Amino acid sequence: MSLYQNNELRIYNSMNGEKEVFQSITEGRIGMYVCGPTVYSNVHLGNCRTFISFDMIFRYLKHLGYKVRYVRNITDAGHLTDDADQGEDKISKKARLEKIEPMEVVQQYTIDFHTVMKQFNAFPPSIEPTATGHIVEQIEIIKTIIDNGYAYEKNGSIYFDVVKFNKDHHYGKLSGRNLEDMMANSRELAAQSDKSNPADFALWKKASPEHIMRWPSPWGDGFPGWHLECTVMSSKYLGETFDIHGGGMDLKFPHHECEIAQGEAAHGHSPVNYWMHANMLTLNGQKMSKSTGNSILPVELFTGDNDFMQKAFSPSVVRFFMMQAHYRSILDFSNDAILAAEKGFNRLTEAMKLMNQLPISKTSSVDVASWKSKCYAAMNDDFNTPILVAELFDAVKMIHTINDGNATITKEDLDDLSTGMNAFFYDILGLQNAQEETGGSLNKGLDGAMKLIIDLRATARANKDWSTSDKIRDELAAAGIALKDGVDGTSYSVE
RNA sequence: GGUACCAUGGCCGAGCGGCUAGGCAUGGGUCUGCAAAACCUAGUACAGCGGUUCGAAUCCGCUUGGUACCUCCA
Repeated sequence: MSLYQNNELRIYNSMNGEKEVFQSITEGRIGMYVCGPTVYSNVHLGNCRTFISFDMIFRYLKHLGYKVRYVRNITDAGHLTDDADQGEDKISKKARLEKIEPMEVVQQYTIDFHTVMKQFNAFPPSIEPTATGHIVEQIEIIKTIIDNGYAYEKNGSIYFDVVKFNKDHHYGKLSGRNLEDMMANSRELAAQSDKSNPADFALWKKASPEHIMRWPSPWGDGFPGWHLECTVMSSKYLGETFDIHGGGMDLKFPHHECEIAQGEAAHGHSPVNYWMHANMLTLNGQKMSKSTGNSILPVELFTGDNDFMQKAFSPSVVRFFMMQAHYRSILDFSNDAILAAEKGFNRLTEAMKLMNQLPISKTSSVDVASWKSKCYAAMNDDFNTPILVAELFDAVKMIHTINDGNATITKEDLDDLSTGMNAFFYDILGLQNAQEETGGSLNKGLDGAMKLIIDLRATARANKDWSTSDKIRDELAAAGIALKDGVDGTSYSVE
């Protein structure tokens, strides 16, 4: 019996704004698609929040025993700098500016993205398809949409006919808009546009002679529109209707709206059962954005080399910081907030170490079973990680109370607690402790050396040679190593 | 201008009709050669103004402030 059979998972569906009991299309299996990055620059921390949120969701679904096929694309073509006809493909533009091949741009930033995701301990998706790898499929679906009467050709480009589509379907249902309002309130029209209506969007763009990224098509050389790749790749790998589609909140309109339109225009039915949107990470109260300079790169955070934070933070601390907020809430990133998260995180990892050496009793005065069920209840309620974290701190308190002899626990319960803590901390929240992050082996030599130093200092202290013992402590502190004199001896921690 | 969303104690951040969220910081205490760390413990907040209700941070209305989308954005 799998866990999902006795856990009622509820997911907030952006389509109707309600938490719904999750039911997969195929028993025990889930298809999940998440819009990936456009690889024309380094991913910043805001981009990462979305992928970390969905990594947590992926992890919990797997934990519940589902077989999840998680598809996350790499956009390596077709993402225009703007929606006007003179709009340039972002990757082409970068390649032109740096005088390199577009695929060099793609390769460089794809590698960067993977590196960062690995640092954040995010699982790779099951399939990571690229737009350029699916040009043939995109051309095919355009033909289908044209055949179904929802697209038209103009000067070698193909546009989706939103007005026509809206007569038979509702364009705007995900983002709560309707076409009439949008047309009435749209900003100045691009007068020179080939579109018959400003709300229409490109499925295929004709390539100008100097455009490097181009593919042959029935309509001449060109490149695909941005929205199309997700429709094509999700339906190819997950089917015409699949369980979960995720992405950043900012993709809700127009990107996801267009995906729905394309799916319905091509296949005649809705492509997705549950739409999930991760909210934005802000910096100084403003959305992170590369173009405005209001963004921070993960590497700048890990090294401390940035203008916003007073010190460096490890990937797990950053991840933990994100997990302390709900994925649907806007989260503001600040020095004070991450500093507070780091302290809490350390307290959590220390307690987990302590958990492994707790005294065993014949009876338990703590209720591990109910603790565990509260953890599951939190996650089952639309992946409420902040509540889960609060429960984890409840367990921290439990561990200390037992350690202090004010509560007791049986071997069975302790095993249960330990299994639970490890599952939620490592497997589901995807956190790691400091040793794991640095690879563990690095600390071995240091451990030996520190043991020697601590022994020498213990001898000095036993001889009441305070000047020596304080000199050791102070100079180590200056070197970034803090000594902690506990009841059971001295331990150390590296900043 | 249009459409959403949000305003919670010093800070971050859950809750969304009745019960202490949690973390950080702060005060008090235990421990300690001193210090740090660790642990224990204290604090009762929901933008403003009306309304609904036996009861509202939680529902409704208005006001004020903020953010996002409507161009590219995770």
